[in-house]
Amino acid sequence: MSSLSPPHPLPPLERDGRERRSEDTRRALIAAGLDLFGDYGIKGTTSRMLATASRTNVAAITYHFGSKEGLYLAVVGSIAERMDQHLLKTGMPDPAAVAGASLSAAAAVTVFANLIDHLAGLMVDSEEVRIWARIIVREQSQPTLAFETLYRGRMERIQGMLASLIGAAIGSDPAAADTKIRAHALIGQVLGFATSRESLLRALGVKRLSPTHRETIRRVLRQHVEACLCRTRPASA
Amino acid sequence: MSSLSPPHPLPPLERDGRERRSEDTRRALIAAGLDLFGDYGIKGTTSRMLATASRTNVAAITYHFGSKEGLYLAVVGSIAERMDQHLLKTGMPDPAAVAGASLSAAAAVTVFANLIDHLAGLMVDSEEVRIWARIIVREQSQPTLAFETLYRGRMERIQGMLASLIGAAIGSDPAAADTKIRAHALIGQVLGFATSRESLLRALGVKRLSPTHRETIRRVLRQHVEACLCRTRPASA
DNA sequence: GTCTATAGTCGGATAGAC
DNA sequence: GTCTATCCGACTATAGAC
Repeated sequence: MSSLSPPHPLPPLERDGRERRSEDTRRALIAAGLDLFGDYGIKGTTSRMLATASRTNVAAITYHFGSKEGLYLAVVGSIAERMDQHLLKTGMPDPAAVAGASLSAAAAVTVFANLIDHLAGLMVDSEEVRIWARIIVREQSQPTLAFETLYRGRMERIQGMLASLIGAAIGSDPAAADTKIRAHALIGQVLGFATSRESLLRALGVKRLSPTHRETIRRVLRQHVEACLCRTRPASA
Repeated sequence: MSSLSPPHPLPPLERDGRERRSEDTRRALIAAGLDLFGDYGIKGTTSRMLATASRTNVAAITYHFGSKEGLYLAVVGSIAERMDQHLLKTGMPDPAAVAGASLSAAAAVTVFANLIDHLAGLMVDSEEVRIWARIIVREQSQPTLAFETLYRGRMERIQGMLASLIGAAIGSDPAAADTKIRAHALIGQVLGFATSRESLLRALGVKRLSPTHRETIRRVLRQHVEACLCRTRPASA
């Protein structure tokens, strides 16, 4: 017997099978948590609901995540991971890079508009993002430990990036409160389509947004962003 | 004994005392509900929490409102009443009136900006409105029966009013989806300061907004509204 | 109209068989 | 690792004294 082999290696197939099954259970619980925590909140979601939706059982929650709260944190963690993947796809560079590279105002506006358009696309097109939105909205008005996970390096980075671009676009200090507030207002326009969805649907008199509606939303947001960044001083018509 | 007198009139003082006390209990429960339902949701708020916060008792909820859900509906009803009072104070005329009176574009922008400023003031200055916001945000992402109360004649009226003003400002049809979406985007900017408050506070690195921050918010929103309404076509810097 | 005591239900977590 | 059966605590709603 080679000394390099572990003393009691499990048969690979059986071990893989077990690990695979365990991982499947974890995934199923997290997927159920994404749906249910968003709809009903932490307390409103019962272990039994999670067990049924995930086609597992109540004991699995404690076994894999320690508690229902542990599962919630894992759910938020999975959102954070997916956010990171989406952020990579935007090709969003480091805020510091933008601050360093002296971007022209026009270029900054273009980058900003593209970024907003990308976020708007996610917000109105992606069912996945809409599911997160409910959890994030809850964390905004009643932050738990999980807010830190969502904010640090993610929302923080978007906010910093937008502030840098606004700085370049209108010649303001990216670190100034004024600039940060501008970034917040502009991103608020986008988020409104996730957070106030029900109002929008009622105003439009529809049950769901059509592709045309979605295109209009993106076009309007782009126009608004460009208008706000190219015209920083109030002026009458 | 006059035949006009009821057979067994209660002594006025005692009757007033009872009615007063009953009304006080109802008020106290509704006030507790405003705070607690916003923070913890319907299910997350327990009868015991409501009884303790209102300095009444669990039985009073069932007695006065039929059930915890009944109290929730009463809480939303009280929000609706207060919204109406605030709407009156904005001096907001009927949307139809604006649609009828052919307002000049410049005048429409001014009225719109004042309206947004008024709403922004409520959103950032009024503790009361911030408490509503949490309940309304919940209703947006998970509407209950109560959403109807909030929407009909209230949010609906604001949305309609904004759409009419946008119509006058940029010469579009107030009933068109494009116009409604513009209204939604612009109001979203304002609402973002209520719904994404935690992000804003973190970005600014403060625990609460200073008076200067609030002034900045209102100034930025006014500038953005004016920019968006005076410049409907995208243009490079 | 108020409030204490309690009935009946359902919650999260666990023990122990498989 | 999974899952059934079960514990115990907390919940809502109610009954009945005041």
